[in-house]
Amino acid sequence: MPPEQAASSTRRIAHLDMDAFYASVELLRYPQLKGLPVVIGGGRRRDDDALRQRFGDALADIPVAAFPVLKDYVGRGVITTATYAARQFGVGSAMGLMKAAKLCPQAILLPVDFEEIRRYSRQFKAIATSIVPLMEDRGVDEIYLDFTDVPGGQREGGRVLARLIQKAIHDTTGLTCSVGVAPNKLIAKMASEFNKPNGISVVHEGDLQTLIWPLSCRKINGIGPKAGEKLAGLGIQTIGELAAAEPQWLVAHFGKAYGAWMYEAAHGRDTRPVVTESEPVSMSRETTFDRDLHAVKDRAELGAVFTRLCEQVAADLQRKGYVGKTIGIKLRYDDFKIATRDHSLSLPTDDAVRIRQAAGQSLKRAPLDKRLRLLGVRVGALSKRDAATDSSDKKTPLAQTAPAQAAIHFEAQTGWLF
DNA sequence: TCTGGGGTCCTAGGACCC
DNA sequence: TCTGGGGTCCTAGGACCC
Repeated sequence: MPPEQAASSTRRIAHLDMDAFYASVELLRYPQLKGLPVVIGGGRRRDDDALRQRFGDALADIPVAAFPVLKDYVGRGVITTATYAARQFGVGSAMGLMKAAKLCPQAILLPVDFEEIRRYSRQFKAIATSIVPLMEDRGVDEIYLDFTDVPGGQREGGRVLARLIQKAIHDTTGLTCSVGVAPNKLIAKMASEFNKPNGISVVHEGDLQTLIWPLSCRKINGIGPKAGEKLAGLGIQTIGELAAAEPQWLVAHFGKAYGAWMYEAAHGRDTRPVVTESEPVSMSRETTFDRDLHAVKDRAELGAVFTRLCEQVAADLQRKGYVGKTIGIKLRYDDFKIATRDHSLSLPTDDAVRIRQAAGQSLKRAPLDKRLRLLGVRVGALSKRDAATDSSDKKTPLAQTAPAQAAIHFEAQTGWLF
């Protein structure tokens, strides 16, 4: 083994994944639903608001029969999380709710309570970092932890420490998680799925052939639906088969970077560190309409939504202290095709009016003949507000800039108010 | 019965500069 | 007159992840 890998092979990296996180958080509130098929998802509607008004604070006393069920749901939306009882029926994350209703009409449907989710997310991460300080945030319900230099972090390959963290999280939140511990992030991520829910799996270097190679290539974090299909078309299903492929052949089919990475991944090699701090690259807001909108016929409605999205993303930037230089829009048409347009400003901004203006310019450059399903606004090329030269208290009035003059002129001519 | 919302990273061509 | 590289920024699209 080369010396640079001898060092990395002694690393112990954990991947911790909260079990059915969104659903489990709701079950803390509504313990009467434990063991029943429950799905979290959908939009805007809040049927349980009515429930809470009827039953006050005694949420645990609400009879099961009073909860909304999947078969009564109408509209767009997908499942965020399903309880394990619901998964028995074949429903799961990212499935359309209307499809899920066919498979499990009796499942109870609850909306996402983002505030509550974020509260529990902060809580479990705080508990984890109090035990293992080196944590990488991978979203609301997932983290990586570096056990390597933690006292006792190597005992039983990390199992002892994993159990301690699992218990600490359960004791204070009532939530369970699954943990995989391995020599690197790639394997730890796969390992955390071996024993779900509430499981711990420890994988060592020597377990590669027995535990990893029989798995589907799709289990590798970074091989998605497209690459998985392409590999299958080339006769490669398992990670072992991928590992046996010629690296040059993979490069020929998947490109230099991706092909070479695939080969390394199949051999369980990954030297990425656990990254504790990172700066955001972009912030965005988007919305899917209840019905597809037409740029001309539904102009007023579209314009109002557009303004709201700009205001929301501006508020997000201001709240978090960022300004951005690249303003863009995203459209999803009724055929699900996506178009994006963006434009870079000379000075970064967090101002809703300027964002609205730049985004409006971008929107005009996009095809608007087909019906629209989704509209989004994105601000990229972010920097910290304090570090930026543009002071946010000096907001340029809409009509002062030359592009704005041109835009107003254009709008006057066309009747468009984007 | 179609398929949410918030992100990251990569690629690739053209502009522009050295 | 033709022929070069490299580097960076901008824009559009796409794969992938949670």
